[in-house]
Amino acid sequence: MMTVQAMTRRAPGARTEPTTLRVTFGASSLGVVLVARSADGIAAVALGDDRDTLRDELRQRFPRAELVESDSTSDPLTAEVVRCIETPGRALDAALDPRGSEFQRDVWSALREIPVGETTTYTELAARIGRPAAVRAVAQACAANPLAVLVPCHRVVRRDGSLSGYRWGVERKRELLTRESAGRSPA
DNA sequence: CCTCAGTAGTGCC
DNA sequence: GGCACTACTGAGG
Repeated sequence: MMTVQAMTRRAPGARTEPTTLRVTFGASSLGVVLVARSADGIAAVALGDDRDTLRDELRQRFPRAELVESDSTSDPLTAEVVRCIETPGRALDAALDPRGSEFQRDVWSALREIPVGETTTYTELAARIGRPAAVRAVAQACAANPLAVLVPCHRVVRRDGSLSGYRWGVERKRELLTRESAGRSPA
């Protein structure tokens, strides 16, 4: 039977919480950008090659969510997210709603402290959040980052300096890092 | 070069 | 409650 404990979850389950997400798309130099907004802020930003795939992936991530597509062409926030993607270090003045476990949110918030133009490693990041042995779990949390670019998981590399993975394509990760280390957007 | 064990959070059964 | 996943790492073959 249903108990109060059963309702109490440590994670605001991105996976199980029913919610409504307003979805818009933008075009960037890194491909199509999907922006999904909840009532509380931006819940997802994703990069991809086409809208259909991005929409499917969003549905997988939020199986219980109702997706409402709205007009993207004149949406100021979508345009602003695209500008953030194009301009290294540009700050976004908007509420974020990154849904995940406490552990994941710890990792994501640590990610936001990595300065533009710098990188860190999974090991360092694990130490930073006080869980030095959870290196692999930290990597998994990075992989679960719902907010592409806004939460700069692309600044995490392997200890040997190589790029391990990027949910939206290692090529995009490489490109983001190149731009950021150059200190400015491509001419 | 490649494989393997250690390790810890998450998702699906 | 279990079990098999990893965007990891360092050690060994």
